[in-house]
Amino acid sequence: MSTDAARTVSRPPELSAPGSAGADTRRNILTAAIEILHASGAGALTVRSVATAAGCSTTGVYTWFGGKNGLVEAIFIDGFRRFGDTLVAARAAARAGQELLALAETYRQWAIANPTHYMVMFGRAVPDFEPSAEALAIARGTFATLVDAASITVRERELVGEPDDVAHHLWAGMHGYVSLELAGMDMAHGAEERTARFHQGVRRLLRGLRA
Amino acid sequence: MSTDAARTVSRPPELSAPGSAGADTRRNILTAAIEILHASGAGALTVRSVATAAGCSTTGVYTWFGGKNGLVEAIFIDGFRRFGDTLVAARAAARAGQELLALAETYRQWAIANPTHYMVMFGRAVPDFEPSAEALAIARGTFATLVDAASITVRERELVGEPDDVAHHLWAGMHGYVSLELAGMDMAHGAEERTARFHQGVRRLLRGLRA
DNA sequence: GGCGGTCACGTAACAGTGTTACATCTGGCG
DNA sequence: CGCCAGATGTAACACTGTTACGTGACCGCC
Repeated sequence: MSTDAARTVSRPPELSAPGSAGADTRRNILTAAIEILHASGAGALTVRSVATAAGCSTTGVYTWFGGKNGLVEAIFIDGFRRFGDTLVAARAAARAGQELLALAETYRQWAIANPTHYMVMFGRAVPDFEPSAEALAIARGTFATLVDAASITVRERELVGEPDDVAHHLWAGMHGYVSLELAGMDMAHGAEERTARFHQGVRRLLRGLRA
Repeated sequence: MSTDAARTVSRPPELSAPGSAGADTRRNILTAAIEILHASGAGALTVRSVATAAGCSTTGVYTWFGGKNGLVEAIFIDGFRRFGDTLVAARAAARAGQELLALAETYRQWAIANPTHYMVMFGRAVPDFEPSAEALAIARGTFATLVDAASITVRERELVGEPDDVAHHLWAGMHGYVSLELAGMDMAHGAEERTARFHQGVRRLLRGLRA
């Protein structure tokens, strides 16, 4: 009952009219939340700390995001937007035939540069948050770049299989290395060793996907 | 200061003398915590709920585990123990030459059967918990089974590479598929399709690791 | 120009969280 | 018996997410 009331009352303005002062506080809150997440981790991401950093009261988080879960979902979506943009740029800048390797390299670099954000996006780092179907759709859409790059290699008969499957295999592989590394489960001795093993793994993974 | 005091005062009995009544409450608390984790997720894992389910007061969690982090670390370690035992049993029961495939199948089945536990072990599902070096060592030791199985295939010249590297590639691959699936990022349409894609992925991963 | 309502915003309170100070009780030892 | 170490419970602390309520600014309308 209370949740329904909140959901109807809050009515998040989504993308409110540009130029309105309200949208500024919304963006202030979101950027403050992301900064706190990057600087101090998911455990420090409290409604009060975000509100204080954004220069407003805790109520602001509720008027603009409906609560902490809504804020985390905005962080989730924003993360996938940035992540996807970074991947698109990396693919565009890659030399011909090296797109998948460049995507893998950029994938890992982004995750390592934004570990807490990555864990919110992929790892349920905020206990009671579960992304909505819409947010999950945006997350999946981020990997259109990967599917597209994979489908080209399939068309050129370099890799074999359904493009969706090939992209998923690549995605799972990259995520596996990165996720283990972020969790501290990598038994490599140094950063360069981890990098080398990641590169070797991607190359051997691609070898297994060849025709 | 307070944390140091707590650490010295608590002095967790680790494995206290068998037969003592105290060890019973320790095991009661741990099993109750794991039950709550399985039934209601990491968000419901509160000191009070665990204490109530274990039939003691919140102080019990502090005398036996030093606090919530200590309890989560015990859950972490216990999970890797059970996970490792399951993998060992699966390897022993596998037909000759099929050990790695059997390990992969069991890996995914265990993770899907214990999703919340798996996320505590691999995904920082409890915000301010970070496994200690000792706990991480136990976690890594769990994969001795994988390293051993990999080293045999290397010795038989079926796969090629350092056994540690080969095992890590396999581990990262399996974890990648399972973790994406648990996060709801798998775009497959049904359970059987996810299973098929996992099997295909493991087979192609092994293909990339061949000589 | 005045008026009414919507909506962003702040204050203060609520229940629930991890944690700890303190009192109590039990069990084994001198 | 006395005594003390240690497990346990009660009650409180600061902090969390959340919400009820009051306030004020804005905008459309008469």
